[in-house]
Amino acid sequence: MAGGSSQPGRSVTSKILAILSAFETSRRALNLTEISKAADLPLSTTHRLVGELVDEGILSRTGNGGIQLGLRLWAIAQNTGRQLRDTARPFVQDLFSLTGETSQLAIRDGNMALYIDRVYGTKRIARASRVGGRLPLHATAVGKAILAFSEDWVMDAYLEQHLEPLTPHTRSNPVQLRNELSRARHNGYAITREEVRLGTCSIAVPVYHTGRLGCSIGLVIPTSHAANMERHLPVLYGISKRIEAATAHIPLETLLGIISGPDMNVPGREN
Amino acid sequence: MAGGSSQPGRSVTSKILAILSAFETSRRALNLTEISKAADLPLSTTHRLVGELVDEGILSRTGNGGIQLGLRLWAIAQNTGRQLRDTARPFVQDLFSLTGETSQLAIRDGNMALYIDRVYGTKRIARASRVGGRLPLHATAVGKAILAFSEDWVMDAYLEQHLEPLTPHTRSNPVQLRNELSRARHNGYAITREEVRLGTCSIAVPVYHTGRLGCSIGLVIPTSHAANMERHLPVLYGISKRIEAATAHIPLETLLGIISGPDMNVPGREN
DNA sequence: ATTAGCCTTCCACTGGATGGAAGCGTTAGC
DNA sequence: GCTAACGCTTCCATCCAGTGGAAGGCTAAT
Repeated sequence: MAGGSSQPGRSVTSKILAILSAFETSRRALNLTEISKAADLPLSTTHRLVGELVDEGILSRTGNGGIQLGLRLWAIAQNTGRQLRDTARPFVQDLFSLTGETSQLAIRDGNMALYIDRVYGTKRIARASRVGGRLPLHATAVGKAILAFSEDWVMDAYLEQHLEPLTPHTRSNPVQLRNELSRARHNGYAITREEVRLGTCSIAVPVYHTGRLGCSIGLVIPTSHAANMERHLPVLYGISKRIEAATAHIPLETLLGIISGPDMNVPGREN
Repeated sequence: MAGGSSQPGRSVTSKILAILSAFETSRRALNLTEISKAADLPLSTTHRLVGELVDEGILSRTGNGGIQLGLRLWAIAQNTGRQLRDTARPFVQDLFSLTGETSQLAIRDGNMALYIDRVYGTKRIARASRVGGRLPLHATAVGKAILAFSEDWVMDAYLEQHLEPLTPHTRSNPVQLRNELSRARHNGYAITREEVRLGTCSIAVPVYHTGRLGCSIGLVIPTSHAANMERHLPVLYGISKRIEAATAHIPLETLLGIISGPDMNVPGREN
């Protein structure tokens, strides 16, 4: 039929999000047809919605017919979790200055580690993570630190899921991972060795907030000089304490922008 | 009438943007009624749309009934202008390390300077700008640098507008400003002295991209030791050249995420 | 007990959203 | 130079998703 019916159960909101999600993965500009496919929407609908979004500044057109995310969206989104980023950034910079290694700050978003900030030098290194990017909690040092120092139910819930391996070294055995996390909790830090990508290792420590885990900070180090990563622990602990002190006065929710990851936010479980 | 009519001429898209825009200014969480007022929408409509946006992860609820921007939106938006930020950041950090002063990178977004990145130390300073924030081009050093080193029509168009003063020192006289910009172009850098807020001065230089202005970098310095800001020029020029070299291979559009600010993008004018 | 503020639910109505189809401009193939 | 392929834009009859006033519920303050 011409017009009318649409896909029942799809609100305009969800269609708009579907369009935005098309840009969640791809870094380059997309054309209308690609967006249409990615969002699973008819071309004409995509055309109209994209047109509106461009007018609003949410999307923008490049010269050669490409479409990409607009600056307005970026500017609005900068308000998210601003308190944590603005407060913690100088300390993450300090961490980088003192160690010379790529420094990261991550929080838990559902069952992924979400990278909030990242400080690195000019030398080109292979990057697996990026600000705004996510990696599985069990594969990264910051993720392991989050798991190891969260309340027990977080780790328990996480270990019931399939542990996708990213490299041959990724821990995919729940029992093995649980042991490692217990050791991490006992030692006070977590490490990974080529578990995200070959050639890089990482070490991370938790950052507390009002007695509970708030986020974690860590270093990414090329395997070539990752023999004694623990040498960086004093600095990591020092920076962690500094961030803890600097953020102590901010309510946790304001800090993170969320209460807890949706996937693992089992209401009533924390009692 | 019950239901139906709605406000003619308002698409769902525009309503969603109106809701998001409510967060463009305020830094704290808002409640439903506040959003409803800010977006100029009926409470029930706001309720439904906000509910959908929360389900999608675009917004998120805080514990006490507040609503704020969600992490998913932030994560998606991080892809905007990523190339420029990712590439330039180490250099902006360098700028901070070498000068010890708050370092900024800005581009032109319409007739505002949009702050793309910002590196600063732990000491609390009064902040007028923030990443994702905008300030008038004529009041800031990065803005003046952008005006002074853009094509002529940009400056001409800008000077026809009202020049809103932010402090008693802000240049609000077009003739005076034009002279100052000419001098800046001749000298190769721009400065402001307490023109954004009392107590801070700034100095900035342009960063070129394929022969045209791409963005600008600058320092914000407390008036107390801003006597000889020009001492930082060698570093500023050095970093500018480095950024220019590092971004040379990236197409300008990919870099900025936009062709040019909508307000001043007069088609055909550049011929 | 009353008021005020805020959130949530309900539902009859209708206009904005819809998407297939056709048109158009550009590029690619032969 | 003709045809085909591709991608973007416009059109419009159809109709259901979106709408918002009203009513109800909950909590906190008076």
